Amino acid sequence: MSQLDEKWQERWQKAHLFEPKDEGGEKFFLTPAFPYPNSPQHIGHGRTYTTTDIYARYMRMKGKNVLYPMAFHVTGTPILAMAKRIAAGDEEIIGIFEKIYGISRSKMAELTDPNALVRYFSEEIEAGMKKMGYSIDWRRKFYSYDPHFNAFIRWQFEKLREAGYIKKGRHPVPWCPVSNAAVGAHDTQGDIDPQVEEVTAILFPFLDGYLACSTYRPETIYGVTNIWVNESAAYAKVKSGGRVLYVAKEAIPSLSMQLDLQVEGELSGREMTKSSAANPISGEKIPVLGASFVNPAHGTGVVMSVPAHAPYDFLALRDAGKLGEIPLKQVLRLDGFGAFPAEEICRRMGIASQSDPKAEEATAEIYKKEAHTGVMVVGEFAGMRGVEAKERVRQKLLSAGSAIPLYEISNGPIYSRYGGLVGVKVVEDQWFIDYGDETWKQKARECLALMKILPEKARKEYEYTIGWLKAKACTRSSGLGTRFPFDESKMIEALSDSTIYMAFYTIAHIAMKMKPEQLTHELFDWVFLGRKSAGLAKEAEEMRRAFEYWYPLDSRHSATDLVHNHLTFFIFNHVAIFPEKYWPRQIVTNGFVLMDGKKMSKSMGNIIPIRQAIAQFGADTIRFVTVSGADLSQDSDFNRPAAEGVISRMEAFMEIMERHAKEKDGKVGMAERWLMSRLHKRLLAAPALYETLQLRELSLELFYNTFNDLQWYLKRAEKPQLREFFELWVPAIAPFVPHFAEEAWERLGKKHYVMDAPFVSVAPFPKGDESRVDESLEEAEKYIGLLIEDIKSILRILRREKAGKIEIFVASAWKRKLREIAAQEKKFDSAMKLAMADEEIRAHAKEAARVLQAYMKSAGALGKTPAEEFELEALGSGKKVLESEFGCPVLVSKEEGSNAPKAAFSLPGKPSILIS
RNA sequence: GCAGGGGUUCCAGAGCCAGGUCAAAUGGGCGGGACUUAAGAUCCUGUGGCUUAGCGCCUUCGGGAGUUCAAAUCUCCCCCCCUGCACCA
Repeated sequence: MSQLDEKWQERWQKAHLFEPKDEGGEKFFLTPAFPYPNSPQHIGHGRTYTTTDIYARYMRMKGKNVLYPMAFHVTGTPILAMAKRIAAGDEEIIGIFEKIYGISRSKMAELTDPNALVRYFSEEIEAGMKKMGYSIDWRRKFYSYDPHFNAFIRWQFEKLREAGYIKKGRHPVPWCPVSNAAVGAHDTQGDIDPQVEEVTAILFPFLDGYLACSTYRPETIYGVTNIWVNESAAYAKVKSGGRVLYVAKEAIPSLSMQLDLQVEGELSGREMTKSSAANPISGEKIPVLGASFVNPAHGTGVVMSVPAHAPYDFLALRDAGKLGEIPLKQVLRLDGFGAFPAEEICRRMGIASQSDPKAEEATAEIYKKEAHTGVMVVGEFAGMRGVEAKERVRQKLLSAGSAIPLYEISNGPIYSRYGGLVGVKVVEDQWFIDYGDETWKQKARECLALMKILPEKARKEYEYTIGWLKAKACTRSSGLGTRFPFDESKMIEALSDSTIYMAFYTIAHIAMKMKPEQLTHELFDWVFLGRKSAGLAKEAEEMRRAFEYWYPLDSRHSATDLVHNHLTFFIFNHVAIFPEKYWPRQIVTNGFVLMDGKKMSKSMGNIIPIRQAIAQFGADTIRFVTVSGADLSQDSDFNRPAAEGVISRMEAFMEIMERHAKEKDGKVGMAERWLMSRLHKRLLAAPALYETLQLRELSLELFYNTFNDLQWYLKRAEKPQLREFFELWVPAIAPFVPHFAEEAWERLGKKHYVMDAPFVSVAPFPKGDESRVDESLEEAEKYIGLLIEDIKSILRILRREKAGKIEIFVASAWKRKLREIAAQEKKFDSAMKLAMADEEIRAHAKEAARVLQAYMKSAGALGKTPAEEFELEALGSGKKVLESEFGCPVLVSKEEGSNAPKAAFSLPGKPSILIS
């Protein structure tokens, strides 16, 4: 297998088969999402690239000048984080590299340098792609941190700024206080993605300042009966923005990421309870009480108490023995509950105290119900649903200065790889790309409407995403990539520098040979926008021509997970920068690859590195299995039996070809005509399937079902001759299994029936010929097939191996008439009436009633009635097959005139059988 | 919660848009048989139940209700699963 793969890969390379000229004929430009080289690739990565490759190869065979380029995305922090982890001797990652990918420890020692790491893994990935036989033009390779590419991205941002889409503001980000940097999932212990959530800190007048109570449910301010503090914790008096606040001491580190705080004094939780506070809405005086459930490190460490609706508050109140003393106050009405849902649920669940773990469950249930089905019964928002009131109350408190917005990590506590507890920092000087801009959105929608989306059902996802996209933070304080042109201390983050790089491919092979400083904004203005200015580099004209030739992008490919970000940004940025004639034409998204039905994951260790898989099964097998296992949008499954099934069929195809396709075909008989009819039908259907990437359907048609046809044909043909068949079939399947196809193409030698080409990879795609499709022949063959089934099942029931003689009776004319009536009338009564009007049928009234009854069951499904001549003809030609199949004489006669009782069982299309 | 995608016979997975030929393709697994010294591969065959010289009956396509001569397919309600809701590549 691998020898064969290499043989053809070398020859393709030597012939520069996949390096198109920047001119000539109809072009087709397609790109998959470029890989991120911080690990080797596994079998799952291969699906998108294989899908793209099959498309590229098909288009090439359709005579298009195809460009399929590749580059590497290294932007952002994951590569840096990976190098650091290796340097730090992180056993988890080292173990994965060693066990799954077979990278030696000495090799890993070199990968502590990010550049070395990029080089190593990108070479690894490139080698893998070559071994998969991808028809990539590697001359255009670049890395997203190359200075040439940087120049291009800086130009892009200049254009975005000119269009008014770049903005500056403040932004909350997950932050590690130890490394003093923003953190993403790859920076946290356990790779947890920190979720930032907005909360509200309501300020309750207290002593000389305010108690800051952070809450998710500001709307319950109307039901506050008291304030909770943790009596065993330390509290602090702090000054912030000219105001005095009281918060837990432990909360200060995380709060100071967001607020400017000066500590002015300290007091114990117990001291706090000696004073009372006031409700900022009503001015009502409320006590400050102690509760053990209050976590001083969480939020502000001060909690407002709404015992009617919050189970913890109710339980703490009960634990404090204050139930009777402090009356509960209802805020929301909830179906199925009385005035105080928290109380009810605590009693119903039998929760003992605030330290009972069931309290958490009760809280989750009540919160969820109240938020969505609860209706406010107090205050100015009475009658409003919980969720809506929440937002309104929050805004009201914020604008009145009675609350401050805070952020927290909702899925915490999360620790960074450097040991810090991840908090939320509000970053000033954050730059954004404003995807919330309405006129921009409108243009994006226009582009989407013009594009083909495969599978089409994904279109709604794009529409939805365009709808909800808001300003996106586009800079980071660290990472690889391109410096932000309007603040050189910042880096452009990874989803923002990968939106129009497809345009760079069109000139990359020229640009990468130039000096980076030659790649000026003026040059790009000319190349991409046609705005000419003086003194451009001498390559400018060639670049302009290349871009104008290849753009727009004909097809963009990725897995489905990029729809909500990258692919939508891709649309936005194209419409922002390029004129309409260069807007992308199509986006194709595919599902993932499962391993034995399960998601691949590092922790399960069920990842097959792509190069290992190729070594084991061969490139064609991996290609075939990953794309043919499921519809485009569904996850496909990779498993050994499927892979082996493909291998054995390929071998069988090759063997049959070697045996029966040596010479030009001789006299063509029924069997050959039948086989070619089947093949041409499939060839006729193939183009539409290839164009819409229905690879599963194609693989079924051109591979599995065709294989079954061949089996039948071999059984049927007296002297098999398959020369024409293989000359047509090999190129048809070539996009899927190019190495196999090249080998077969070569072994076929000089072609007799199709146009020859040095490589099947660039041979014309075989045309289906309608005149070769013979439906009646196929019908006849099917008829014989069914008959064989029937005879076999009768033999089985008789427990007989062999028949002495088989007699077949073809149904009489009156039954055919009856069947026609049944098919037309569809209702028993009227059909019967009509039938009885026919003399011939009436002569068999009793039997006619029985037969009609049977037909009525599937009245509309009857289709056209086979003619008697058809059946006799089919039987005439099929008789030989039947005789050889069963090794006995076969007699064919008509039901009419026969006195065999069995004969009466015959139906049109379903002759009766008598075995003796 | 919002948005999208799903729930099919032992498993995977078609079919559903355009209702009937659907007990439901195809592959896998499993049972039986052929071949073989044997295993593997390959081939034949079975794989909801009951029947039976096939052409037959009953029950089934997440649950329920409806439309229709006819529903896996159309309509309505409900249940369950997956993905996304960003600043992360």
